[in-house]
Amino acid sequence: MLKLTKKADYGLMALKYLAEHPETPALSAKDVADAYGIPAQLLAKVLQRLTKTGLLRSHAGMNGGYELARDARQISAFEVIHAIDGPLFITSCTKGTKPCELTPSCTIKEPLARVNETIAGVLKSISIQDLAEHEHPTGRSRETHGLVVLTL
Amino acid sequence: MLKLTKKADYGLMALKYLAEHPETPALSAKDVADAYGIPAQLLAKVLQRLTKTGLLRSHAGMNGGYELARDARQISAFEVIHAIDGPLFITSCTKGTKPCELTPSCTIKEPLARVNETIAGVLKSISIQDLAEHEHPTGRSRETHGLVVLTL
DNA sequence: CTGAATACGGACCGATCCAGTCGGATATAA
DNA sequence: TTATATCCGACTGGATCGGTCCGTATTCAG
Ligand code: FES
Ligand code: FES
Repeated sequence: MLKLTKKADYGLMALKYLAEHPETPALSAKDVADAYGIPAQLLAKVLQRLTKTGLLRSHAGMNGGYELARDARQISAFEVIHAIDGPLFITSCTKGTKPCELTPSCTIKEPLARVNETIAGVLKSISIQDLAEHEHPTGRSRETHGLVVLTL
Repeated sequence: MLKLTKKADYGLMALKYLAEHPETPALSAKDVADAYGIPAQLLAKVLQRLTKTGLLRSHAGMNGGYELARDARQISAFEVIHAIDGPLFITSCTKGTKPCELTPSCTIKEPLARVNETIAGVLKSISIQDLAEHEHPTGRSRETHGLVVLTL
């Protein structure tokens, strides 16, 4: 398991698509949806949420659509996922309503929180630009490296 | 989200508990369940699964129970999670039955797979022993380090 | 031998969550 | 005015998850 939501996946795809078309003033939800063959209405809601969190700028009306609010380099995958799927926690405790009663007895939460932090760090180190660049897996250029240190 | 199952959480807790009591020949599911205040029957099934995957040895009958099949140092958190929650994938595509139809168009799968690999690496680098050691968060000894390199 | 304790395994249920849809309101350019 | 958009809430069907129940097999103690 440990998988992220399809909506988040769609969101990442859409942002990547927008990053690949910087010249166009705005792309509608339908445009992106058709490009990838994903449900238009669903993607629309995803993009709306991204707009509300400030990652996108929207423009209604004809020839309207969405555009990146910042440079693709300045938007991390973490932000996108967080905006759509909400706070990211590997621990099953912090679930919806209940803050998990066995928090005192559960001694595993703390080390797992470190893992969680690490994952978040990895996601933060990946920008939309990174996703767009690796469209062509030709080079396999090992030039850009992300380094993550996990300290238990 | 991106949270692991409560069962996996229970499994980790139980294994940690077993690692902390190496002298006892075997601990029953009920013992561990009572120690943490988690449903006994549920934990039982978790432990059964861990037994079937070879992480635990079981012994029925009176004074029976479970014991670690290997040294706590040789059991990684990844194995436990994988045994309980199944294969670990961050991509929402590889879900149950369908292998996701938009695999060709989705250009995001590949970079995300790297992230997935990184997470798996982190989890693999954590042993049950590590969890048990950090019972007392006194030292905050930065002696044991896990190093993970993410190569996009 | 008998019984208690334990591991096993399947079936089952209620709650929650998720993907996707529908319908309507609003904004904007042609 | 009309077509094209974003917006927003409500709804549904299905899957998953946490948890329970019950029946069986195994082992040990007395
Ligand atoms: S299960 Fe809730 S604190 Fe670990
Ligand atoms: S959503 Fe299925 S391949 Fe990315």
